[in-house]
Amino acid sequence: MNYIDFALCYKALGDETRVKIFDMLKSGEKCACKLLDELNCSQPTLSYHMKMLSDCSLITTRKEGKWCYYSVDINILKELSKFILSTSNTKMEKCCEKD
Amino acid sequence: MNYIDFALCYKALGDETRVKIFDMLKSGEKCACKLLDELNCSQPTLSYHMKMLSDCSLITTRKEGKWCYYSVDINILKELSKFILSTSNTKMEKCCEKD
DNA sequence: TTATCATATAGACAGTTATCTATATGAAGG
DNA sequence: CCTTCATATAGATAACTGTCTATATGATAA
Repeated sequence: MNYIDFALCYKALGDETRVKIFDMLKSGEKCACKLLDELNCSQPTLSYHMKMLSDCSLITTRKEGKWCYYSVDINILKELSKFILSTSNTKMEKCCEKD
Repeated sequence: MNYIDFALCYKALGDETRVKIFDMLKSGEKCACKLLDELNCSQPTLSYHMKMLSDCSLITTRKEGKWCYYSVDINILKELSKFILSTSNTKMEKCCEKD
């Protein structure tokens, strides 16, 4: 994953509705209609948010008949968490220092 | 931290330039002018991004004379990481299940 | 085949974001 | 006090986002 990938994932989590959806999915796979029950938004709006979360691979979709089941991808979560906590290798020369 | 706080932090990280800045700061405190050297943006644009990262408490600012030094707040990072990896307590009734 | 149900897509639109240039602020040095 | 330097703010603007209603798609049931 590069900076663009990370930014896409964080952007996907950077919305109150989606972070709520994400939190719900962490406890296990959920049907779209169940998510809709818990959120104050229309069905197309939920669909839009699920697309954002899917496009960056944060969640996976399983279709069964006319239902959609969503779940979080644990591997991506580990990468995100690792990125947040890891120490960067970025080396920089000092500048505008007084000492 | 509630959903809104988390969403603000992730939104702050949801931009390629800012995720890059964040990565640079992980290796230690940096001066604004050094960050500017490494990025392809104007000084006011950097200032804008630093404000976004500060407003959600992801980074802290230390002023010394006319220079600004930025660094990441490790406590917030731990919270973000914990949120990503933790299992939600959200309990939901099953719905539209076939079995 | 037709109706129904779950989900996705299209189109519209107000609000937000990322960027720039120009300018202000505030510290340090002469 | 005036100049210079680092950073912040203001204002403009094009692009993007989140939301809605209306409609399409695609699966299941009658």
